[in-house]
Amino acid sequence: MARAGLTTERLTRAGADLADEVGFEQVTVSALARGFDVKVASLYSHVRNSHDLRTRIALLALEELADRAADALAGRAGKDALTALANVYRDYAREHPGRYAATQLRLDPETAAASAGVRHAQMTRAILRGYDLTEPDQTHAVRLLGSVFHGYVTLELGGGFSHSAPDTQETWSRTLDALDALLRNWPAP
Amino acid sequence: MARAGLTTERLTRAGADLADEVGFEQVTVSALARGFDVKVASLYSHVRNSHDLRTRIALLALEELADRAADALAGRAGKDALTALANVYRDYAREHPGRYAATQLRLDPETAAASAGVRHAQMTRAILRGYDLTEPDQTHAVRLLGSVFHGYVTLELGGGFSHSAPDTQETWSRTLDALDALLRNWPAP
DNA sequence: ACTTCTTCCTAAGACCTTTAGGCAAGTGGC
DNA sequence: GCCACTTGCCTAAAGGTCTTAGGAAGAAGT
Repeated sequence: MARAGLTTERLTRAGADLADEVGFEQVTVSALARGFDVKVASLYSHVRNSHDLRTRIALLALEELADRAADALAGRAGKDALTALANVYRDYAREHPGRYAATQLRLDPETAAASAGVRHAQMTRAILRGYDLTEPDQTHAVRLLGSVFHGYVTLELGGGFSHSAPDTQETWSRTLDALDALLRNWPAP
Repeated sequence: MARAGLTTERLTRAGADLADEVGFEQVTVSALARGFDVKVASLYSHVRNSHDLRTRIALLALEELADRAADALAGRAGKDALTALANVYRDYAREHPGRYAATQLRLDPETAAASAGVRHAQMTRAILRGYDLTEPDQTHAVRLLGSVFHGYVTLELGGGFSHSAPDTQETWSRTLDALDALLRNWPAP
């Protein structure tokens, strides 16, 4: 019988694609096996279990997203950098909703610490170098930016902003204006 | 055989409690049946299917959350109101993580329109009456506030802010300071 | 008491997850 | 080229969840 050429890598990538097609929640070992035209049990040599598969997809997505962010940030500073990073998140979520959903998977601490998640935090902090913030306000601002990016993207993707004018693109750019203004005039405690 | 006294109401409430205990994703018709010491099929007279159950839990949570918000908002305005509403979300998420997760369930448009979700939007908009914003900026601000509240609460609950100083309570109050400052000095386009 | 409705049950099919053990396709030594 | 060995995919099977169909017993109205 011809071999399908399964690999942890290929399974992870296919799982990510599947997530984008049918939603991250719908990614199942069975569906993945069907996609490779292979019996379900065969996947268990390459992936420990269902949770392992999901975790790998999440790590892949975090990595891809961090790569895009690093690319977008190169050579930019200030509001330019802020906008670029924000757009990376939003665009990635729109292009790859399943992958983006995967990035929200709760990882156990060690896995999270070894993931590209730390690069994301570093890049957000890097943006703040263009503004005049010192600790601990810088950390507060990092968390605020993370909240806005994540919250906005999630709500928009979940349809929370649909069915109402004005359109979301307008809100997005005005939100970035507002964040820029806020960072330039960060209030004293 | 003695009757268990099942009701759509009781199932929904028990489902919400179960969600808080084991996580919304883990809420299953089977687990719910076990809790009532009843066979699984018995639930299907009271709940259409698994998705129906989840939707009901989501609607319950949205309702509870809106009630708390309305309570907290009574008699408050300006930053006082902003803080009160924000704390309602954060506290609810911390007390009832499963219920809060349920509020993120994607509802189909008609269900969403009939849900307490609209009250949430109205209350956020009400807060903005204490600030000097006109349309379309008011809508942009409503969306921004929604993004921050949702994003912050989600990240904090998911452990995104753990393992780093300063503590999240400090960030939370500084975030509210920042939002208040932003709304008072909303940038022109 | 008799009928009727409701509530919960048994039975059964379909799908997903996971483990255990087997055969055959590649891989390396000789 | 042939052997042993490793690896990749398989069959088999057990357990869990979802869902529907149809039956029996408790509750309620006449």
